[in-house]
Amino acid sequence: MAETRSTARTGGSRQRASHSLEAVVGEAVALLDEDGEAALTFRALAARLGGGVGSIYWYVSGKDELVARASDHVLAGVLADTEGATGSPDPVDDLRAVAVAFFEAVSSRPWLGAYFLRDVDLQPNAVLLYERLGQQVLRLHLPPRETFHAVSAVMGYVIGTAADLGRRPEAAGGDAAEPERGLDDLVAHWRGLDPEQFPFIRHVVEEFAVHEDAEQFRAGLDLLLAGLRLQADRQR
Amino acid sequence: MAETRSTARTGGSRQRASHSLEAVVGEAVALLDEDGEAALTFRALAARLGGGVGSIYWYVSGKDELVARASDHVLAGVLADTEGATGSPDPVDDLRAVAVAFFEAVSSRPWLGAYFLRDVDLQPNAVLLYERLGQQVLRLHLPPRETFHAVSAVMGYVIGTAADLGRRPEAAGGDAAEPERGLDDLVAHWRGLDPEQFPFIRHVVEEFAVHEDAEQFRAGLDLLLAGLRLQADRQR
DNA sequence: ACCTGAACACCGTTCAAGT
DNA sequence: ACCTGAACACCGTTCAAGT
Repeated sequence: MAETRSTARTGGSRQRASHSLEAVVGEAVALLDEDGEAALTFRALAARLGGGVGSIYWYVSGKDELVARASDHVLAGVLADTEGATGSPDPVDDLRAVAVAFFEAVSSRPWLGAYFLRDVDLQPNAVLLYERLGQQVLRLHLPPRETFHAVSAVMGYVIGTAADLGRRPEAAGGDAAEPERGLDDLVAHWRGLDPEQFPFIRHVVEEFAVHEDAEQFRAGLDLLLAGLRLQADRQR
Repeated sequence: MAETRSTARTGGSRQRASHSLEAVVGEAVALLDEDGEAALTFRALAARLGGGVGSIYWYVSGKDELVARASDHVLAGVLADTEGATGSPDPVDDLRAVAVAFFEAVSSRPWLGAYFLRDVDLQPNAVLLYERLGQQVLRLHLPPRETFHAVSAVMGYVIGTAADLGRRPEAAGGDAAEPERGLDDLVAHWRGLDPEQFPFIRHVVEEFAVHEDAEQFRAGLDLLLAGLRLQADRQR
């Protein structure tokens, strides 16, 4: 990480902080990543930047724009990571690879889901990512409507699942002091349900108890992609 | 709607409001439905109930619990609506019906997605809905792991897509005064993109321009369910 | 047992004043 | 052109006091 703030000395008297849009957005993402959504406060951000609250408004019109730009900042990384992953012979494989990278970015940042593609002007990378997902589907040569629906479905599934899983309490191992009423409690509660009334839950509790989020995501994604492949094959 | 508040006169002097958990949660949902997420304020809610802010804390431990209970309150309606829709010969059709009803409830209430199944103790209806979705998949006789994955995938897709679409600006017709920079602007912007750099977006803009959320949702759901059906058929 | 409302510790946002 | 920080209008939450 490079220096994000520069304090200029004028004589020996006072100093003024000097920011930039990149510094503001970068520190916002850092705050979000380190301490979660609630920690992103104009006061906390100003303290981190070493300046006053008001300065932030010079670069950003308000909190909505700040978070929208923070989202886009993260997506730049997803774009970089999937740069080379789109030339395989099977378009569906490429689509899967981009979706997985996208999922990883969002599941560790549940706030991102709610802001993705909300304001195109502030989120050029979101548009590029949407386009990249779409270009893989384009190679299946479906009609425009089916192409649109397929890409929308993948996006909806990725964002929805990621935000959902990202918000759930971490699996075992948890933080020291407070066990957080986590997954274990839920499993215990579900094991005790009446098998007559809750046959499904009783059928899957043990799977739920040992499941891993990333695997669960991939399994669902594969169902969706299988459906898509089927549709593409029918098309021919 | 029945009377939700009762003011008891003691002599001719003063009056005290009298609430109940159902009244508190019911008015919270009404506030949410009428004016959106930002309108749910303890002060606004207290005013609606005709009492003081502090009283609400007698029924609910804080805002998180309030919204969790509000979510569950809405899900009671979804359960009622899908009561009879689960006896058809095709389990996948039943799964689809429940998913569609769920989608409709969430897409008009984007706040619901973030709270669904967050606290099982406060959300018995969420558990019942999860169970109901699961029971349909159970009839496909997949192994526990695949069953779990399939239900998780449907839930993730429903919640994600619904919350996402629910948050997007309404299609044309919009509110009087402010056009809201809506869908039309987005379409105009996308029509102007370079076809070399954005072949996918250019390929689907016109579909996007005329699309309906519910149809888009159903198309993606059908892809997912086609994948699931394929998996179930392979199983035999 | 339940309701009240002032008080507290926070927010995001504004703006006159500075450099 | 950019930064400052007190001030404003709001929040959720607490709690001593009431009935």
